[in-house]
Amino acid sequence: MRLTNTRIISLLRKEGYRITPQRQSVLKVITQSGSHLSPASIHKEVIKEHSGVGLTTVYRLLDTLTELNLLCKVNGKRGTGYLLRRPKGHHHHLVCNDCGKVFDFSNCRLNELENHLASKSGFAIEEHVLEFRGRCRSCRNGER
Amino acid sequence: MRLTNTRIISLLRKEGYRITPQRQSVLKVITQSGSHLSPASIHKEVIKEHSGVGLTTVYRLLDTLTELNLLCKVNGKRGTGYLLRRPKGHHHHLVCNDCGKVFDFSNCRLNELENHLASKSGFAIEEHVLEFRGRCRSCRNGER
DNA sequence: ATAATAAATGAAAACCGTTATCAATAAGAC
DNA sequence: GTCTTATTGATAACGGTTTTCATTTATTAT
Repeated sequence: MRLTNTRIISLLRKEGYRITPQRQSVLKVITQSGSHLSPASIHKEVIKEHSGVGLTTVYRLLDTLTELNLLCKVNGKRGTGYLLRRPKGHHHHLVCNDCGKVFDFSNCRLNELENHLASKSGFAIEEHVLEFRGRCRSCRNGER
Repeated sequence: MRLTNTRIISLLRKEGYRITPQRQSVLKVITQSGSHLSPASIHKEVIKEHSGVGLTTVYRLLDTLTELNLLCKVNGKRGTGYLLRRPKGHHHHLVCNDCGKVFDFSNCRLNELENHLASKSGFAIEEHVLEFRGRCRSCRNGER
């Protein structure tokens, strides 16, 4: 199910969070923008319409949404953490090195490798991180 | 070939770097400790014997060694970047969540998945990051 | 509608790891 | 030893994030 602004708000409400104008502004920016949203860039957008909103407030909502599994923190090597809608459960990212666009995928098929490594090293493997990086089609076509 | 203190020093010298007492201290700590070395923890060790050495100097040598492919920066989610001896070329890490010990491996066999993702998404994939995390044998045996 | 309450806010300061500045020092070549 | 130039360490700056805390305000009960 698509994560609309409205839907997130009702989820927040259900969890007992209060719906403030600030939170609505931030949510609007998050759901309307494509991707590669840093806290700072979200804040920059937000204050265009509601100049009073503090960066702290943005951070706080981002944390909350991440805890509720509505967002996912992606640490791009270049620059800072990007944020995105998140599919539940095990998944990985394909990140554009130019624009920061992120695709998710889940069928990583690393079980065999994981077993091999575990038996060879004696580790009990608890998780893995897999991330592909490259340039998305539109960036390669110079569409920016 | 094993990266001993002496070997690193001769490599540095060959590259035109000067061998200072500070650098020797830092190198000694790096080569003698097991792994999971943050700049701060290296510095902490170094000043036990040579209290004058500055944290800046540690950072500088770490940068240099990383450039020379003698060290590798590992970004553990928990805490800060760890540093380690590094095999040349494409490789990945298996990191212990308890003690920070790191194993390297290179046969990740992700070509097929990479091709699939590339054709499906339109990305030109330039690199990937793969990291397994778990608990090494000795940590599971409570050897700490 | 009002009052009570507890959550949320924003300004400011603190924080953490890292980097830049720059005068003083010292390694290496001669 | 002298000279040159890399290296050093103290300090300040930095950027992103978090803490603090008094004030405001969304929500609930009345």
